Amino acid sequence: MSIKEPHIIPEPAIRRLVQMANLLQRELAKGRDTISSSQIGKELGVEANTIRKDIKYLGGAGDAASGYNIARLTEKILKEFMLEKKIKACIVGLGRLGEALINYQLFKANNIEIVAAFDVNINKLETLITEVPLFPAYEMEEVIESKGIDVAILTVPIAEVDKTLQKLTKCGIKGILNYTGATLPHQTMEGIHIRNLDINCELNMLKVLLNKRI
Amino acid sequence: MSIKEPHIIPEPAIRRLVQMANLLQRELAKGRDTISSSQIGKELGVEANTIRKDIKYLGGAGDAASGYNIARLTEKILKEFMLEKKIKACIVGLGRLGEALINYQLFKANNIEIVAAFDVNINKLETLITEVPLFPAYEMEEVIESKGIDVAILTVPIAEVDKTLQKLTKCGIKGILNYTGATLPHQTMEGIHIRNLDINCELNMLKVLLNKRI
DNA sequence: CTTTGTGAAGCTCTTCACAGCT
DNA sequence: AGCTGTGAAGAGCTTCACAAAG
Repeated sequence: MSIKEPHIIPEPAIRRLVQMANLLQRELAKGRDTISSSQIGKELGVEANTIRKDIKYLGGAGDAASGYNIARLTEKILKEFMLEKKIKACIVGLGRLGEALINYQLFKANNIEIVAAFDVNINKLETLITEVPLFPAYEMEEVIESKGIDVAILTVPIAEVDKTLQKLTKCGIKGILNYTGATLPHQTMEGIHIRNLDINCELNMLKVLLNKRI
Repeated sequence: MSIKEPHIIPEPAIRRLVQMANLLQRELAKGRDTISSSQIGKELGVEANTIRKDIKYLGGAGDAASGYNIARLTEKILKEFMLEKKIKACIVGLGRLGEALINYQLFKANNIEIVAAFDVNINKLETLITEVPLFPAYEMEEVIESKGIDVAILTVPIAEVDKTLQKLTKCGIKGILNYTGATLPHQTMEGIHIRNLDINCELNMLKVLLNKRI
């Protein structure tokens, strides 16, 4: 309603909207064309109220009769967050996880292109079968700069995290998806955004829930 | 101070404490023996205040002179959340991610034992090299029940999620670590706890942060 | 009657500010 | 000085309750 909406969307809302976009695209693929906030809520495990508020942050897109038009709502979310913009990513560390991620199919569908991967072990670089260009770790800064890579997916052993992080902060990377067990701050002093994705932490959270029988 | 503390620890605090336990164990391995709330906070990317409140939920364990004794604090966290208790897990779906996770080293360190893995593709079961016993998907319910498996790590294709979930709810599983792109509610009607770990969602969150230049 | 949209209330977690200890 | 511990204040997000529309 104001002259210029300030676009301050709470982070939990952003997360749900991103998840929503994925859900909607799947529903769209099934041939469906409208959906209600309560149905979205059920799928995402949150209340319909919350879903409506989330969508309201985008200005609202619903119809009091039939709910939300899936195509239109999807479009609105993708545009708001520029999710269709392609970003270049690299994988740093080709252990089991790195190997698995290097050919992970769903990246493409989310407009993420893996344009390089790095490891200290030269053997790994020679034996790994992939279409992604592989480089020794010491070329990391140079390659990231020359290719204009936006995001690094960190899959090095936990002992290498600090050292790798220092290298990454010096070559213009803008974001890090931290897959190592180390918990890092959400933002470095250099303004690099970090997201932590810790399998063991999640498994331990599960453990706590099971043990406490909440 | 009360006669019986109710052990209501906020979930964000639990998560940080679990992360803290991991951090402390690494610091302990380096030979260090005390640490302050501000140092923990710096590592975990939160304020010292928050760390102290988190630890206070366990009754407090600090010394006004030297901070926290690492061994003692670690012990306290592990005991509070019963993190040393072993749990049995299985991997459902042996795509790239499942393959990578099946031999993932850090599970052992967190007292998680992978005792089975399942896939619909019989070829996969024959060609995959691992010490984990492999089973065809149709034996899933039977094996989970007979082995007393607590947790399932879901790595099936997104299209198979609903069907797999239905099977899992019928064999006494207590928790699910959802690695598929689908966002599931945190708890099923049957009381199964679910944690979502969505790579693409996190990458998209990164994207949003980069695009908005927050 | 079901749907969205929305101010207000409520709740949960974080931050502040400072007392108390070494 | 630097540390922990902690009530009080504050911020942020969710839920409520209901108006408005088809």
